[in-house]
Amino acid sequence: MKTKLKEGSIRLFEEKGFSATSVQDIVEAAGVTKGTFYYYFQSKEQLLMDIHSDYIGDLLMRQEAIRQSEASSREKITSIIGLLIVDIEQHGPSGRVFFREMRHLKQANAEAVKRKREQFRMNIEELLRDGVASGEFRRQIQPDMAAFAILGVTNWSYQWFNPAGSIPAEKLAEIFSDMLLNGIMSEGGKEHVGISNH
Amino acid sequence: MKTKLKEGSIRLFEEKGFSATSVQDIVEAAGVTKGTFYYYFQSKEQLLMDIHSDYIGDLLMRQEAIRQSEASSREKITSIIGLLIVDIEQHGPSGRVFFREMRHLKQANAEAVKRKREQFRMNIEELLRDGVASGEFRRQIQPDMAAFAILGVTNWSYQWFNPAGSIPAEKLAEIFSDMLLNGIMSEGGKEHVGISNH
DNA sequence: CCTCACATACTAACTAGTTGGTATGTTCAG
DNA sequence: CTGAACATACCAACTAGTTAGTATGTGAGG
Repeated sequence: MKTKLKEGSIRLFEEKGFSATSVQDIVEAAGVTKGTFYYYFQSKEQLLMDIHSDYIGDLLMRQEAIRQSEASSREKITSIIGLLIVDIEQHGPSGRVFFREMRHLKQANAEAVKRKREQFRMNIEELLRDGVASGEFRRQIQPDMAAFAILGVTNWSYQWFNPAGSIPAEKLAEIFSDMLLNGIMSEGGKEHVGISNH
Repeated sequence: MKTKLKEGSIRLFEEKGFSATSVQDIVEAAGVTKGTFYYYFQSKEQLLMDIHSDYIGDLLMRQEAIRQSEASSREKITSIIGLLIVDIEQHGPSGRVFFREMRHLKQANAEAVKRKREQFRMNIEELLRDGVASGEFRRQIQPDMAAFAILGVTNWSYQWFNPAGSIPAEKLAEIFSDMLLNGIMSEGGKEHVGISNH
């Protein structure tokens, strides 16, 4: 029943938002009453924290496996992009709740989640730094900003990508990896562009 | 007073979310009473629609100016990235409300906003198609997915970028333009990567 | 110059319903 | 007969929205 309450609430939070979803809505969707809800969860906020913890904990674990694998920086970055995009298929609703409803966590919980979120980002940053140091990536790349760019492309996909549509998640991951790694410009145009220093 | 109510509510919606912000909160922040609120706005939802219309309307207008300018596809794409990033400085809160609270608009309003949002995206897609056709951009680029990538990088910036921090908005726009146009990989590594067809 | 009709920009008090949370049961398996 | 897993009934606080009324301005006819 705990799982049913949690999974049902994810769908409701995604559709209506955390505040607009009442505990009554959640227990009705699960076919129980409020007594049951407060037997399993201390508060509505505690349930939201559970959802956040599950989501970011799982991603960090899977990112760690990629980090510790034997692969080039490029391959690791590509794997992380794949991890995030393919994850939409299974955890799209959780992700959307994660991105949108964090401000409804109380401060202590919000900080714990924020730290894990930042750890995920810093791990990408580190991979990028390694790749720049080894010459695999361009010298001009700023690892911190590049990490934000990668997370932007992938996280934004949660807002629009439909894994049941015409493009499979694996294909989208390839498209985005290619675009981020190789850029949009054709070879002829490249030398004209770059970061200016004025 | 109408402006004060609107601008105050944007800040509250950003901090607490639309549903968690009561009309009472809004009028207290503006120093008036609820009667005044309902004198200027038909409903709480109508106020949210106003915020959405203002935001997307302004962006579409400024995008149109870029589209109609005489410039290369690359320059136009760079300008649009700049438009969105520099906009964070002035309309960060509006943008965050726009991205997060659209599901609280009633259907008719949501559809109107969605159409304008899609128009903005399709305009980028068109610029990308032009660039691919003219050879300015790589043949392999898929304009629709590339548009989502660009919007991902820029829109995500609303979540983390602080224009008052050490990196000015104009600089960030340059960094992101460079990264999206030229990619992350160094020249030596490029030929190994690409979209496979298996 | 005055005043009457009307408009603008509000306020205080209210309604009808919903909220998260709690205190107190009841049921049934081990 | 115990305790885990639920249900019932309730509350104080809060919700969006409404109502009737009012202070201040404004413009035109006499």
